[in-house]
Amino acid sequence: MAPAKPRSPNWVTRRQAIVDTSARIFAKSGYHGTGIAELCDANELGKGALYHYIGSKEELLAAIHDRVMDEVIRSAERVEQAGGTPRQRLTMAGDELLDIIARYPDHVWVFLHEFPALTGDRAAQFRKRRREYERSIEAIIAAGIKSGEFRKANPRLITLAWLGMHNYTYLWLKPEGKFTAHDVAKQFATVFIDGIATDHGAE
Amino acid sequence: MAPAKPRSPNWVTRRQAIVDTSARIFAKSGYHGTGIAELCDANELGKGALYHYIGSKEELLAAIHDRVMDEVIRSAERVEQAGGTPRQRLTMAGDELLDIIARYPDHVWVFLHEFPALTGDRAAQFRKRRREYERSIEAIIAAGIKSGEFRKANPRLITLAWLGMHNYTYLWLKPEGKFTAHDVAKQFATVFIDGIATDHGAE
Amino acid sequence: MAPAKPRSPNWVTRRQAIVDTSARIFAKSGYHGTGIAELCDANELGKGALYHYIGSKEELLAAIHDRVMDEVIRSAERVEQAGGTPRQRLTMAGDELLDIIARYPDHVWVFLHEFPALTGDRAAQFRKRRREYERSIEAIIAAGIKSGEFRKANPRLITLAWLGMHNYTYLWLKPEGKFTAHDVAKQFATVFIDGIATDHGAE
Amino acid sequence: MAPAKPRSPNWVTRRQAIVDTSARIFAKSGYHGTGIAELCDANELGKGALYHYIGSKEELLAAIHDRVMDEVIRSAERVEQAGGTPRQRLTMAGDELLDIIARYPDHVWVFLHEFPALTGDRAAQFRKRRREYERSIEAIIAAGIKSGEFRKANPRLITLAWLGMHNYTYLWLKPEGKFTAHDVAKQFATVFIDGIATDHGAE
DNA sequence: TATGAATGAGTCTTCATTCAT
DNA sequence: AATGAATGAAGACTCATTCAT
Repeated sequence: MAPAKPRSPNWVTRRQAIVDTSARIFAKSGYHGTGIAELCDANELGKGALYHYIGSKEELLAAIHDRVMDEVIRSAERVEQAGGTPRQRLTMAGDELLDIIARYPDHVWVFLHEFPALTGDRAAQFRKRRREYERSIEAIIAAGIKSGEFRKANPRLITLAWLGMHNYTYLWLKPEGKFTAHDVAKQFATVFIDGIATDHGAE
Repeated sequence: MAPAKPRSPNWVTRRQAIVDTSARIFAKSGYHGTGIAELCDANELGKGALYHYIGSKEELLAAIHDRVMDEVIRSAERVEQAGGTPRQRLTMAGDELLDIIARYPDHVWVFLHEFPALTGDRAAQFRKRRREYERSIEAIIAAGIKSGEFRKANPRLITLAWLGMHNYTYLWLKPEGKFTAHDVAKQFATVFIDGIATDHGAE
Repeated sequence: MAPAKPRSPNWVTRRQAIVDTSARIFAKSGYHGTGIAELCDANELGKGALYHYIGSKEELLAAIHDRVMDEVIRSAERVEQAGGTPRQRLTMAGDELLDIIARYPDHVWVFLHEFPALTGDRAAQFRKRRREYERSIEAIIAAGIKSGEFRKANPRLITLAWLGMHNYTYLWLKPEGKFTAHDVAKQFATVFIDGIATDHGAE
Repeated sequence: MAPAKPRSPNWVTRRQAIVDTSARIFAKSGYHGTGIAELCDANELGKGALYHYIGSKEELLAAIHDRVMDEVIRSAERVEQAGGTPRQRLTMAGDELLDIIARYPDHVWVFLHEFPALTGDRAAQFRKRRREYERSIEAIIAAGIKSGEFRKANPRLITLAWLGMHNYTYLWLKPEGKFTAHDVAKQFATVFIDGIATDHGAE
């Protein structure tokens, strides 16, 4: 791969804006269902000018993915650095995850719906980072089982349950919605952790 | 809408086979990413003949949706007819749902990824049935809360958690996979119902 | 490469006509200078229908190349089978070559001007066959030198001189032109073979 | 046409360098196959700056043509001034021509491949100078026939043979190649002039 | 002199669909 | 029932060129 050529701060700012705007459009009409012309309209740019910023449609899609993935990976790092019991760490991870989902509803929609549209290296890179995050969750759960805090079960399966419960909120969790991310996270943590715990804090 | 033309049994059988085969292709390449030519190849049919059976690409997509939705709605009816405590009914619902997901992995993938591609009446009809199913789950949960079996919480939120946990399995639950649908369902039920229950069966 | 799917005789005929018509357009405006739209006009076909026959613009270009290359290779085979002295064989080769150039002026123009536009396997295949032909000429010249009929010289260099003299006629040799291919070939043979011969038949 | 604006010596020097560098790129990728961006890269200049020097892409192409044509025309003048027998003049013309082809392989490639891309006045001007050169060769040959040095033949046809033999070397004659321009020219002269001569120097 | 953002017509190609056979 | 030729709008993307800075 040729090294990405250096760009002016103006260019970088503008590109970021385009990535965010386009995420909204992709979330509404789907990646394949959105034409370049539609993106041009939304970004108030001619085709040539748009391509000046995005390189290609798929590169734009990858940028949207990265925008979320960067945050998700960073949240996993914060959780790891924060330490605490598995219960505390899983609670924090859920809180951070739902916060991202609520703050980037469009990006996350794209992320969870359109990842099969990534190809080649971009797809590989994306899968790698996704797996990395999932493993960080699985590590917490495995630790909890090992310590006896969580009941004996297949950690991968429990992880998948947790991920499903949390990720699936992308369909309805919105910044201006009925539930706040933090409230939902708290309730989910209660349900899920009580469900897997050996002692039940609530009682 | 014009009443559906009566068709020969042969036609119906062949159409069903085409719907199933096409689900596989859509799951692999996406609805927009799949061309009619590819469907023709997969079904070993010329374009004219294919259209003889499918009417249009979107009608084919709708048929794939219906194939799953019919099963899902029917499972909800079975659950209702079976009766029992909320705990029992929720367990059964999860078992049936995962069974469908495992038996129709391609259809379900399409169902959960490509529903935004449906337009007009077809989209409305689909949303209506989907909501209907979700309400049947919510009713069980609300009943459990009312009866005191489940702890006090927003039933909609709990429903969404349950749906996320179960629906999300479409990403990894396969007929030939490591976990059977029934096993997964049992474990999910344990976790989830323990998580929301007021008394904990495990203790 | 996937095996070319079988085509109806109608399709094959029509395709051949398209190849020939398009050669004329490419010869006039150049390969890169000709748009698909222009080809559609010339062939009285819509874009979709044109692609039904050509596969891609470059495949069309390759078909034009093949049309000539097939003839050229066949002419080399005829020369070989005809036998005779090097002088006779070289004369015959020139006669056959100019005949092809005169009969396919457009194809040959494309062949000699646009071969760098071929890529990948097609380019390799083309270079291979071209070299094959050049070697058949070089073999004749080398035989003449060895037998003493032609004077001592670098056979490759003499071959290149011969090829230049003959190929370059594509710029002016036309079926309806001032000179016939056969006349030109006869005069070229006289000049060239006298130029390299050790005895001069004319005297 | 407006009179060419007067330019600083710096500008002229830089432009010449750009013309030569661009010839290399055009020779590699073709005129239509080369984008302005590629020329900018090769010349290490932004688009605006490049246009400051070249005016337009076609003007750049014309400059490449002129670079060669100027030399070719000048060589014809030198041949004329040098005088001598037709045989001597033709030998000298071949030597000069191959020298140019070997020294400007890229320019000549462009010259011989891309001249159809010139339009309007530029195309007319180019054709005029090209014809001028060809006539100077034809004049030598006609003189040789008239004087009896060359055998009776259509001078135009003999000229075309000579031009083909020499011009066609652009495909393989390179400064660092196996054959030097001077050697090739000498051998070509021997072959060609012996081929058309009435007496044969070799005997 | 030089930059690079912007234009918008143009590139080749694919699309879902129709229809005569 | 089935074929495959035809349509023409739309697909993503590149082009040569201009111009404010």
